[in-house]
Amino acid sequence: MAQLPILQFEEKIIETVEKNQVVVIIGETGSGKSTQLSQMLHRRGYTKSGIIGVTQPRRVAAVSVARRVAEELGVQLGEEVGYAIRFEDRTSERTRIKYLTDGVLLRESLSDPELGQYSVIILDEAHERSLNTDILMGLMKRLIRMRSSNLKVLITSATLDGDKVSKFFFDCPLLTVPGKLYPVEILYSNERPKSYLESCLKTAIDIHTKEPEGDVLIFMTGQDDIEKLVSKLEEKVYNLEEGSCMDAVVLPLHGSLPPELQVRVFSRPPPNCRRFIAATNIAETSLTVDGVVYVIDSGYVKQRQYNPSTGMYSLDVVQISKVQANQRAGRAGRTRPGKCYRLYTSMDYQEDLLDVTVPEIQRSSLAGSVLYLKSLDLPDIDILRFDFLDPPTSESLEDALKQLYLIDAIDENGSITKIGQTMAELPLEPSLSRTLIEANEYGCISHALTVAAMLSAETTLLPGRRKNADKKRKHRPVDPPDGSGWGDHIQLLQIFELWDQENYDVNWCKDRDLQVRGMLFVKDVRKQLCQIMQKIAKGSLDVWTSRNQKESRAEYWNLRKALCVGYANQLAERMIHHNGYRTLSFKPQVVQVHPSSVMKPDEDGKFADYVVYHELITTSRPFMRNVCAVQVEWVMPILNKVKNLNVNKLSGGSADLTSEPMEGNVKDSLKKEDGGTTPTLDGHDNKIQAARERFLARKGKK
DNA sequence: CCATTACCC
Repeated sequence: MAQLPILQFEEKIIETVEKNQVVVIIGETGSGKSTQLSQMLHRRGYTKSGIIGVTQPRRVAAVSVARRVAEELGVQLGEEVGYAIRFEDRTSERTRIKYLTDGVLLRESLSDPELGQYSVIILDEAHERSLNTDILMGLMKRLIRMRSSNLKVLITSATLDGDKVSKFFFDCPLLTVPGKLYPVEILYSNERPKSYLESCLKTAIDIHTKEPEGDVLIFMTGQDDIEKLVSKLEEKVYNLEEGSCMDAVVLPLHGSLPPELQVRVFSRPPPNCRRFIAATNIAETSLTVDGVVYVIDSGYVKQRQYNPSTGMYSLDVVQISKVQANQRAGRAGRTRPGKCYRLYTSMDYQEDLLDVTVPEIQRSSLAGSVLYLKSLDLPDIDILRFDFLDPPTSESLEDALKQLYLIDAIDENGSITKIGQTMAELPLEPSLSRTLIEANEYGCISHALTVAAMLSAETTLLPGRRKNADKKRKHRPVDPPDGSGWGDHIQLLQIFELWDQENYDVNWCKDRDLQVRGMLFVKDVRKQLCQIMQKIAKGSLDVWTSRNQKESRAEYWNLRKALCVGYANQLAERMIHHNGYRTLSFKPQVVQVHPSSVMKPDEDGKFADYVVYHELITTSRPFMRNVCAVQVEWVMPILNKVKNLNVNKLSGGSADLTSEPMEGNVKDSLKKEDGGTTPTLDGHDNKIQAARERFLARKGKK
């Protein structure tokens, strides 16, 4: 085996680690940092006083790297070298090197904030800036200041943000380890193409007709574009003059592709045949395709972002960062020198692209993270001042606090409640963990567990409505249940109950077009939730199915009531004359029920007056995804709570904050909400009044 | 009229 570049730096690395508590390592692709750093430190005795923990943002990476290291050390996986990912702990008493996902390490620090068993923690792939890694960086900074034993922290990062990370960790030393990549020639476009799809197509054909053999990896933004490109490229290649160039196959590669189609990219093509792989950013880090010599980089990626002022997610096509562009280019140089065609100009690269991807922490709802931090047994933790590498906006933190307050996770002073403490133990979004706790009081915990587990698997469950799906299939899939008119949550519940009755037969899923992967995941989540809830459960946790309609109606009633409490900040009221809804949050939004919803209109063609929604997302328009009808009388107490909310108090803002700039922000955001055309706080009074009147009017009609 | 991807002892 050729020597990994990092091994030449062993002395330097060890020496630096010995002298410093934190070290940033810039390890370029192929440097071997993920497998070698831990072994080096192990060789030098760092496993005598504790474990070396190496975090990874992805499960597969944690498993495969652990496997490799075990092999290199000649030990059984799970003995001296092990891994821990959700649902799977392959470590033992003897484990000295432990690979784990960043999320698992966060969970561990919930029960032991000092992470006492570790002598070294390596945060690998920190440049990816996953939400969990960012929180871990903040916690590590606290730990190295506070923990009495000498914990060593290593952070691996990318060239472009190494300085920033080093600065964050008290100007700690920064080591650069070169990678082992073949040179990749970068070719820029002369201008930015009007249609990047056409430009991809043209570049692909150019490569095919002019360049020597080697596979082509094309980075696109999503499934739709990929499918278009695949069919157009197939057609073009087919129309090329016979014998003018080698054969070609075109393969799509994206996350919603069933696994059996995904693995096609790992099998070698027949000789004298070029492969084109049209992929999303899944091929950037998660999957490595061998044989790639040419990369076509559209320069774009689809990204999910959260807007804390509206509570809305959106899915936007955005420019990639320089780090991402380099990562994409690197995919061409794994087996021999390659070429990367960037469909943008070098000026775009230099001046337009951000150095690093906007960290997830600045693009997500922070309710879960804030609850997590509040639940840690750390004194003097001030959420608004928590030391993040890139702090989220105060607006985003305040949004999280408001949400947590409305679901009783924190009290009016911003302190975590007993309910909040229990919620933090559950690996769920706060709205769902709150629902579980409430359902436990109403005696419908079993149903709530199922709903929470189903919603955790989200998108991977039901089939997207594909255009030609019906033509290709011999039999139409069996219709899934309809949620008894209450909406998507109840439908999800019914689907799982039916599957349970079929003894979790995977063919049952296939017949109904339910993704097997997703359903098995739901089963695992449910099991894990059961284990956690066991201590406090007031009823049976087993899946069971009601025997008759009357019985299920009563159960659904309680479940919906629990959902209403859990989703207190995700309520919407139907508008009078049509089926649009207005959200009942701080800034009301006009939204539609997502077309994929199973919610049924009544005889008058109207949807339920009040619904809770799992998520707001703007795609072509703002939609509520996964809705459940709720009763108006459950909504009223929540609106009262909204009315009396004081953000200033929640954020711990009191007299001592008045001189701080933070205070200005708090006041500003309140002012914005209070004033203008949508006077929210007063508006809620009106809303309550209006809702009452309508409720009474309807009741009278019946 | 609709989705990228990854993740939680």
